[in-house]
Amino acid sequence: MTEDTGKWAPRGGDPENACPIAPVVDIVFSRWTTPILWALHEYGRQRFVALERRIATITPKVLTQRLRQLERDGLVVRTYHPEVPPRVEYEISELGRSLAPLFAALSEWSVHLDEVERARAAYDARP
Amino acid sequence: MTEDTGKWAPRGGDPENACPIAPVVDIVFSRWTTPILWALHEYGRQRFVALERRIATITPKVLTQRLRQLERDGLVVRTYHPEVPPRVEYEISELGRSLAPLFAALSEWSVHLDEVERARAAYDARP
DNA sequence: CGGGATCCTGTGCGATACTG
DNA sequence: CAGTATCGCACAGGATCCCG
Repeated sequence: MTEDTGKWAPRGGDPENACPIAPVVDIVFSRWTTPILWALHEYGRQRFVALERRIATITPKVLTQRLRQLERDGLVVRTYHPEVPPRVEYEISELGRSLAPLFAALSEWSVHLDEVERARAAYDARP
Repeated sequence: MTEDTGKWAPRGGDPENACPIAPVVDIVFSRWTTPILWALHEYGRQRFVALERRIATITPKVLTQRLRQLERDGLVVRTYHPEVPPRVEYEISELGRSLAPLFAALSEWSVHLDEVERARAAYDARP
């Protein structure tokens, strides 16, 4: 919204109905990107295998795919060291760091997770 | 981070590596939920068909699925009016409204969308 | 070590048809 | 009107093998 309540968001003068935050969601919250960015933020620059071990349930192929996407979007920086054995390091870019307040808002909302749990229990326990 | 910069988030005393905001992402940013919540927030309580027309590209089946999920998670309230023809209305719950600051943070980040665009262009234009 | 190439499977979603 | 039921496919992602 532009000026009324000050809450939620500026409604872009969008064509018809499309929610204006959808593009951001597509970029930042596509599958696996959250744990990857989190790991890079939490533990700093690190190698491919390190990331792979931290996330643990991700396969190398998918990790590569997502890292490529994040690199293309400018959220992650890839550094290739032409050595033997080869070494590749990933780190969060400046743009990626700008997501910090957003992730903070996310983690603040997790205080509501138990409310979600109770809502689910209530929903499941009915005719 | 636990206390150094104060940015981003409190690391829940998680088992090992799992990023603490992943559960929130799963609940709030699963497919279609963003436009649905947006439409409900922006235009208030409304009927199924109204939602269907606003989102336009969603099919009734998927809209039903996602609304059920949002209802189960307590983010949306469904009201059934036993009339002929039947009438069903959906609205954002109190819990759903608590997402407002989060969505605000999202929309604020969209100022960086052009940086993403440029990063992509730069990435695509290389050997 | 850091992937690319290939094959295979689960399932999200669209399309269509039917009901209270 | 507000869904449910059924079929079918495309595609994300797992498993495996291989290479610089």
